[in-house]
Amino acid sequence: MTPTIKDVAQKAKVSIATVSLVIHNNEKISYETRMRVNKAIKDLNYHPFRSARGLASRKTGNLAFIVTEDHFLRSEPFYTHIFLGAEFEARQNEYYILLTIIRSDFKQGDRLPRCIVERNVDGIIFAGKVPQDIISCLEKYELPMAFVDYYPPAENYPVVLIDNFSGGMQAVQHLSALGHRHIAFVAGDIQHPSIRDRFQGYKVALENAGLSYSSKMSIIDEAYPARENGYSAAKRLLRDNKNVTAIFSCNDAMAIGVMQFLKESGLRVPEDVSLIGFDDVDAGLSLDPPLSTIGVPKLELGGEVMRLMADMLNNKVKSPKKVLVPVELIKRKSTAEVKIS
Amino acid sequence: MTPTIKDVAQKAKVSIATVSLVIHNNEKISYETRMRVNKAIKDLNYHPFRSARGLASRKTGNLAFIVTEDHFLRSEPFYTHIFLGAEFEARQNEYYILLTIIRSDFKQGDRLPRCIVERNVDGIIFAGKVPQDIISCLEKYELPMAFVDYYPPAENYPVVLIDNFSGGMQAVQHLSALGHRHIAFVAGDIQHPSIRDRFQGYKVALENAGLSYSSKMSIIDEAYPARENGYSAAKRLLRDNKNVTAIFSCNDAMAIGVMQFLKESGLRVPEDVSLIGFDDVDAGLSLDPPLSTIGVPKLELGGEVMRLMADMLNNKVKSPKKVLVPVELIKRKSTAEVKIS
DNA sequence: TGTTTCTATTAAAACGTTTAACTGACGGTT
DNA sequence: AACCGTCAGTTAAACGTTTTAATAGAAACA
Repeated sequence: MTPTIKDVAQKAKVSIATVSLVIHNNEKISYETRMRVNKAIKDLNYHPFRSARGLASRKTGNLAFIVTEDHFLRSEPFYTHIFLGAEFEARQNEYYILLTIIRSDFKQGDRLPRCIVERNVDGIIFAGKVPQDIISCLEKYELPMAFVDYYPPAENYPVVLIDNFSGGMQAVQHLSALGHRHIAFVAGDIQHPSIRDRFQGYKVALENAGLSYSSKMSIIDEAYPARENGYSAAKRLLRDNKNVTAIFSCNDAMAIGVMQFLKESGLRVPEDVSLIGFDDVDAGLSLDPPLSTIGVPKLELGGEVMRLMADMLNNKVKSPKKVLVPVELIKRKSTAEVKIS
Repeated sequence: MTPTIKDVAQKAKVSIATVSLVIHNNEKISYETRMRVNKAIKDLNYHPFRSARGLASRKTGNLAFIVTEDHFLRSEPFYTHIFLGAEFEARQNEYYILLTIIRSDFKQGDRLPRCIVERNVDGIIFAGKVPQDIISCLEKYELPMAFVDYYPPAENYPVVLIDNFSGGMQAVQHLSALGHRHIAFVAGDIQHPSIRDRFQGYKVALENAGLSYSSKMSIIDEAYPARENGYSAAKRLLRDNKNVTAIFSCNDAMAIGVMQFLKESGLRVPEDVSLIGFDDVDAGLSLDPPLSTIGVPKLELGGEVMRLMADMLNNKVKSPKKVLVPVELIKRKSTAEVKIS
């Protein structure tokens, strides 16, 4: 049988309470006993039994990472990276993360994630846009909560967000610096806060560059920002705007669809049309030409939210922090100087 | 406070043992009491406390999913998909999966994953090639083990493997059916069982097609099968073999590098050289031209290994099953009829 | 020397389940 | 009428920790 705290106590000739105190670095234990106990722990290769700990202390050492299935599957590489970033950081903090995928149409009364109702987590991380109903339902459990890449309206929790506004500006600045004066914007689900901010950045940068914003140059009513919708958005855009020389796509997934349509229409990238995305997903690199984009440090996002969570769990709370993670322009081959015509 | 089994017992006017028996569907409980208890459970919105269960029953409801960091990060989309497949199936079986990333140079004596030493899992799934040392170390914990996409030599555990041999054959059959007679093979780490099997399939299919195998046409000594090594492998291959008209790459990652080199050398795909990969990763789709490949049902692989694990945990063990998951040829645009020269 | 204060350690209760052994009631067999 | 089995449920111990309150012993003080 694997050894228990009792075995350690016996071997070190102390009570089990002392062993427990040593494990928790209680400073009241004398140096000698501490050493004796530590030696016994090592000799026996003792490790406390997680379940027993959980029962006694009500701490499980687990965290829930909640994301909707369409976010996770549709834009998978993106949220997967955030998950991994959190997972790596969690390891440093001695936590395990329970990946919990929910439906994006969650409604009050639906069954809640099992790990939460069974009180098998110490806190909850929400990644991406998540239905308000589940947030309300979970608030009752009084667990620490943190958000990444989404922030519910009118709540007060720690949050890690991408600097989408700045990213949108950088993309447009890059294009206008290349001499483009007819810069279009392509997006889906403009309700989404991230995309709205990118759009804002687009508009402000346009203005800064002395270019006028025209709603005809913005396709913002596609269902969601995925490849196929990029294709159809580009189709609509170019039907009505023959003079477009540059397109800023709200993310790489749509940009891939845009590029596909451009090629099929006989337009060369970047010679005829410059194209820039947002997110820097792997696939952009294998495109021909490789996609210029706004790089988002996804692992970093996950790590940062995990750190915020750890702070809460260690009661270093202060007031809930908001972190804005910077993004960077990545110039590849899909953007170039405008053609003089 | 959240209700406990005691509250339920009180409300239903039975002992806590009866409540527990009802929860576990013990057939000794009469219909009437069962109903009464179930009503109380529902009314109170009672859920058993996972940690307490774990302590009493020694079942945690968790599983470890072990993968090396380089597998997971390098060929990330691949093992991530397997992980997700397992995760989805785990949900059906009421398990949570603890993702556990280890170093690929794990040696006896290194610190073992925390979730295992703290006995916080009921079983272990190994994904991809994993150091023998960690297998040996973990055997001592007497947990059920299963493997996916790798099988340790001389062991006897349930396992789910890709039908790599058949995949290799299919790739080459496809190319030879298109009239190619100079078909090269490109790989890294030929020690790896999966790659070795693909290589075998290549050789056998060559023979079946009446083509002779030449070691000059196989680059099998790259360090690992990643994009950059595909690039260098293609460079070496084409330096020594001007007559190659088709290349079978051991996976898509390398194929991407191969394609990049071909283009840079002024060779057109598929007009001058046909190219086929293996795995069907997302990036292959966005290539220009889209990559023909051998499709591997990654989610399915994960789901299948999870099912094997569930069978073991429910003591439906029988003898350890081996499952071979079939693959399918996906024809896209990177392969075409050989040019008559 | 006796009293107080302080420190290192311990005893014991508590956490919420599971489960083996037990009980009491009832019906059927001798 | 005594016995036996079966059924439906209960009693109570056990699981391995944490944590609070208690305690013994040493040191400090008068």
